[in-house]
Amino acid sequence: MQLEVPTMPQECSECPIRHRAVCARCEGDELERLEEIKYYRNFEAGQTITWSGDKMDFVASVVSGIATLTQTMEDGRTQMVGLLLPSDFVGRPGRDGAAYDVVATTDVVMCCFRKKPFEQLMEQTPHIAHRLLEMTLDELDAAREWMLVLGRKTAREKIASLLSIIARRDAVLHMDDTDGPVVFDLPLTREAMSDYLGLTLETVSRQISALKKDGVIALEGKRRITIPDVGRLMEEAGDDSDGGMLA
Amino acid sequence: MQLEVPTMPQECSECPIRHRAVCARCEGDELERLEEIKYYRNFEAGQTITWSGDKMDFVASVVSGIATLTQTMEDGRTQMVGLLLPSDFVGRPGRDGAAYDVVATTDVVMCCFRKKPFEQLMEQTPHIAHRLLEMTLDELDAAREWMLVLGRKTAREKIASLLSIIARRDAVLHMDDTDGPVVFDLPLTREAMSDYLGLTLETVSRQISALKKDGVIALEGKRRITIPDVGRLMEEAGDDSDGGMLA
DNA sequence: TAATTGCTTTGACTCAGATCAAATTCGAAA
DNA sequence: TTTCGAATTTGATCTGAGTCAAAGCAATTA
Repeated sequence: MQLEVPTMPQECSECPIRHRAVCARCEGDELERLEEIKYYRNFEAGQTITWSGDKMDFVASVVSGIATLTQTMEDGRTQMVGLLLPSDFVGRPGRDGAAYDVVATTDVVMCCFRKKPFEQLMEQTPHIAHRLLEMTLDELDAAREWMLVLGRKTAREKIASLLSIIARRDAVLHMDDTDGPVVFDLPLTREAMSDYLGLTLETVSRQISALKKDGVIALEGKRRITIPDVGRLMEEAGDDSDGGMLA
Repeated sequence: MQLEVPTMPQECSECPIRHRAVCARCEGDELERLEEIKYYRNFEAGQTITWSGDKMDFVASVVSGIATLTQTMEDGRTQMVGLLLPSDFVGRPGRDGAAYDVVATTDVVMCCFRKKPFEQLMEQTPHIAHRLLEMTLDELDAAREWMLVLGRKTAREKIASLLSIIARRDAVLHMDDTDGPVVFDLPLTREAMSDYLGLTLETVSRQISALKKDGVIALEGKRRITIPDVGRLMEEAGDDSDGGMLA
């Protein structure tokens, strides 16, 4: 493990997620009040951020890195129910317990707010509540799309769906809307993918090999993925090739 | 089809979902303004309320009856992604197109608001936005629980999960918290259940027969279900028997 | 350089749930 | 009361993904 002091933004105005996170709609005054109560926390890859059922006295935005939300059954079966990328929000105002395990997949920097002051601020500044509603509705849509993946898609379609979602979110983050081949690093292990897709890791591995053999994707090493033709990938995912994007 | 004029509430104060719907937090003034813009609509069992992709110029609360949210793939596979019971909210403020097919499963009465005035009202009255956020967060939790069901549970566990969810929601509605046997009418056909659970209707039928043979449930006719021991059912669902209920 | 460790791939076999097909049940309409 | 049709049940067979087991690979440590 390398010792390193991560460069964290100190000023909200410099913050890389400024325009996408809960604070996106806040202006001068509101932003200052948020700035007063915020603090940063670092988590190492593999570290658990909160345990399901534990008391959680803060809410937070992911500033950088990737974390996962996971549900676990008594006998140990697990299902990932959320993938948290930069700008995503963690925690539920108005509830004390965490409902899921939150685990850092890579090193993660979070912008945290103690829950009480944040809740108070929410009452007073409609912009935060409004943005949070919007983000929650987006997450609900994403969850419902995922329900279709889990309930009705084949293993191959599941893998293709996951890859196209990651590719899409990655493209948004990098403002990268060329039509050419897309290249990105898979932020998840095979096991994490299987957890996301309701598969075993062996099936994930087999299907990735199959997609590679069929030329739908190409690999450099285990993690770096090239998608020569995004349309083709989306066909494999069983989606409308238009991506169903609204507004 | 029987001709019948359903008795609809006219006054919000008389409304059966008054204390659970989006309007739950509204008081005198706000309620009056909502009352001004509301109108009721009836839908017959089987009728489609909105088609995915169509323009949707209203939002609404389910007053009575049951409706479903469904996603469909190009080749016809379908997955239900939401079950709308009385007090649930339909539609998304800030978006024009409907994202899913909404279908009335039974006869349904909806309390509708044209989208524009509703959005304006939302800007002005924090209580509506706040309640909507709360409801959306609840739905997100429900969706995530459903992801676990879809991704990791066996057919038998899926059926048991669905039955216990319906039983639970039914109990809340009837303020019925005795510990004795629970009896209710299944509001869904076998096909709708299979759609909800990511199964075929044959598998649904077989698993229901199996649960019946094992004494976990009892049937009168095809639809009326008796659950002699709710704890037992929840064990079969693979859930913590405490139901994991939080505040 | 070898050993350790964590991730990934591949192979052989099994099984839960899908598929295809044929009854059976039951309520509503004639 | 008979008939009709939709919903449901049941049976026989098939198959996609799971399970169990064994290598392979790349990075880190000894």
